[in-house]
Amino acid sequence: MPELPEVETTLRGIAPLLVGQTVEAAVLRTAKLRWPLDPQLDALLVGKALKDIRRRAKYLLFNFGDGCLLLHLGMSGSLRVLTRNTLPGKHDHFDLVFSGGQIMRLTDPRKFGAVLWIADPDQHRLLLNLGPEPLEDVFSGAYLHQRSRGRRLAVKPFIMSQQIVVGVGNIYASEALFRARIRPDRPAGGVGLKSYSRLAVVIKDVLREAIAAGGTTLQDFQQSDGRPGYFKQELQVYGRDGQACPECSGPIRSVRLGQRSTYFCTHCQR
DNA sequence: CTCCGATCCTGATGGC
DNA sequence: TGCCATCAGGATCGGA
Repeated sequence: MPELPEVETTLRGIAPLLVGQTVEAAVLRTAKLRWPLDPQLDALLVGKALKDIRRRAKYLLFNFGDGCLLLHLGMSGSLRVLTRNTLPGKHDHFDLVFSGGQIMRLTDPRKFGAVLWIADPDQHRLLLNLGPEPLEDVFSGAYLHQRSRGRRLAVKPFIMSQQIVVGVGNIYASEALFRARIRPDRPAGGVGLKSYSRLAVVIKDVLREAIAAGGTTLQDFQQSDGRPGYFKQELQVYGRDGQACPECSGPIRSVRLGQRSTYFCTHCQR
């Protein structure tokens, strides 16, 4: 689920409520998500003040000064800030209880999320070898063109690779390729500079627009206040197999690419 | 290196 | 109504 816009939306929702607060307790209700949760998290975090929260790729990093709590929402995760005495549900795996009375609660039905204490974010294996942030200037058509030379991998899984560029998941990859009029199954190494220049621009556009809408909710995602993300209404091809292309009215097709469902217009995208 | 498929887990959906 | 197969926003890992 959560791609860059959903993680960014979550960050913007929780940061103003939590930064500066002190942790009173960490509550673990699940032994393992993507990886086992450290049973010592509570002892590790209690009494520490949250200095800031930042996002890198689809990770949230809660900075406590002497280390970071790294959180990933996986496919179905979401974070909410609640008041105390809100009873946890079946899929509520982790709480951070803060001195101001707030509870930050991780919900994740599919348990693909991650909660990890990392002493040094700059050295951590999950954060090394990540590509650039798509909304920063170093991410450009020239960059995509250069990184793709000689690669036969299809362009959609290419832009979904976190080593190439972070934050672009299955929904926004289909949407961006539609806007850039590039067929998702073209070998990445065969796409030219002009096409990549269009692609870089529309990746930025679609991510910015989705952030402004609070992300996309298909099923599980919710903003930190419980509202859904509203970008689903703006999706032009994702999930629209058989429907009319908004540009040419031809049918939108669905194919599987790298084991992920992929949507595109055979007429508009070449 | 590069690429593909299997894998972790639970729930929703659709066919029979 | 039940049962079974398939699919779902991610990303790591192993092997070809």
